[in-house]
Amino acid sequence: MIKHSEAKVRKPRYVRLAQQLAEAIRKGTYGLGECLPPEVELCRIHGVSRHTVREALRQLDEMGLISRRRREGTTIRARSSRRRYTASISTMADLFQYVRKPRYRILSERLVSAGAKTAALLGCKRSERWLKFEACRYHAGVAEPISFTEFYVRPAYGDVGASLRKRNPLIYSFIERHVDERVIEIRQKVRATAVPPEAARLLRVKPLSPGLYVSRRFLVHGNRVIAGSVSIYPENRFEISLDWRVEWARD
Amino acid sequence: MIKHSEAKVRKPRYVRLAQQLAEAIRKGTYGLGECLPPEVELCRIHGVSRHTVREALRQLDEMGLISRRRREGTTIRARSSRRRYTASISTMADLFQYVRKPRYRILSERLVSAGAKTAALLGCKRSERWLKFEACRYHAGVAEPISFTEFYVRPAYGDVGASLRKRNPLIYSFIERHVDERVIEIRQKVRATAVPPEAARLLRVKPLSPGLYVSRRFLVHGNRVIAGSVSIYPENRFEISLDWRVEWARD
DNA sequence: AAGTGGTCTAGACCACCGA
DNA sequence: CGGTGGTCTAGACCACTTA
Repeated sequence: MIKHSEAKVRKPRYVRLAQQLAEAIRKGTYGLGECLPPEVELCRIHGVSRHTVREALRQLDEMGLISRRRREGTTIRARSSRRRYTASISTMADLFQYVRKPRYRILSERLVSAGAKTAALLGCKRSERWLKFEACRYHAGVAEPISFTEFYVRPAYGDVGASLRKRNPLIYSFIERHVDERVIEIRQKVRATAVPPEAARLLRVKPLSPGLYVSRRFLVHGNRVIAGSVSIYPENRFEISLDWRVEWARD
Repeated sequence: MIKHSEAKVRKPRYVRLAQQLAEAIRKGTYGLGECLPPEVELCRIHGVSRHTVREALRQLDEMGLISRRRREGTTIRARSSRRRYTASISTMADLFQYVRKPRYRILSERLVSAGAKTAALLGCKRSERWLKFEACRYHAGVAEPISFTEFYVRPAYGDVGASLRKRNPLIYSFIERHVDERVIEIRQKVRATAVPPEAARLLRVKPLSPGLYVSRRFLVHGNRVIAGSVSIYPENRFEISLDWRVEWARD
């Protein structure tokens, strides 16, 4: 069996120290709730400078294994940790990732009653009434739309109509405005699709050519859906980019 | 040095320095993609030791404002760090969202030198050497593959070969194994694509039919790419699902 | 060869707080 | 007061990568 090839890579002293300490904690050498030796003592024990010890402790801290307080010492908080990855976005605009002043063109606005597909999208019952918008999004100065979107919102939130009709508005501007108080979750699905003929005409691509299908549900407290959308993005006009960063979670 | 002992509520020097730098970045004094001055230069400018500078930079790094690389310098990656929505996954398997015992079939394994496309995918220079795998993924009992994947890994991590060849392995099992110490970030891009003829044959779909194109980079500490992949998912075989939850600001 | 961030040492004083 | 972690200085060498 092939051996690991990391023998040649010598890890920094503080990393090795952190691993040693984590292992000791895992094995119970230092028990939950107890304290690690003081930093200066760890220096003496392991024969390193305090900076190195603190760097190692910082790693354990980030992993959630220990917590440190002046005077009180370094307390064991958990015996092991595992990683999870987190992706963050800072604004709704990031979620939709529109660069360079996108423009909207609202194509239609009407009250509809949900059919099977819409009900599935919104997680509602059939024949429920929703306000439906159809829109295309553009980059300024580019004739071809970036996307075609069907947007549904509960009639109770129908003030969206007013905000949508104003000066090339962001379709989600009303959600942006309500987001701090209302929308607590967005559920998004992405899959490949063949662009339907009607959308293809608007998007100026060949019918059934490749496209991105993105559906979103906007939920408020209590898992109530207040809005939902389906967007179609043709090939080469849009890309979803996501950075996952590691985050430590205690067991 | 009996310097700054006047005010009692005074924040640590490195915190103030971090705030100064964050403000400068926000205002555009240092633009996106540009570099901050070298650490020693920052020491001179602000009249502090390198340790203090590094502590400040570490804060900016944690906020996601900068990234640092030997020789290359400290580059600005974002202008502000407000995060509102977060999507979490707990394991790599969640990222790849494979339900019900997926199976792998490795089609090829060879050492390649990066061409333009591969270099772009991996963020490396052309003609760098990488270990390349081609594979298809299946649901048990289903003849049609879920996806076709090209997977690249640095030869130094080549023990992946052994783990891949074993009993229908998860292609990323080696990353799972190394994850605790190594992979701290995954950058993912998703877009629509027409399935290329070769992939189409393997996937048993018509050439140029709609597909999902997903590229991923796996980064370790220091923003080094240790692996990357491109996967093609035909229509109706796969869906990426993401839940964004609001995260209350902790300013 | 030069210059970057990464690591590490040795030592200092400070802020906090229970004994 | 003593002893903890928190902050900071001054300086050193290393690893890496582009020119």
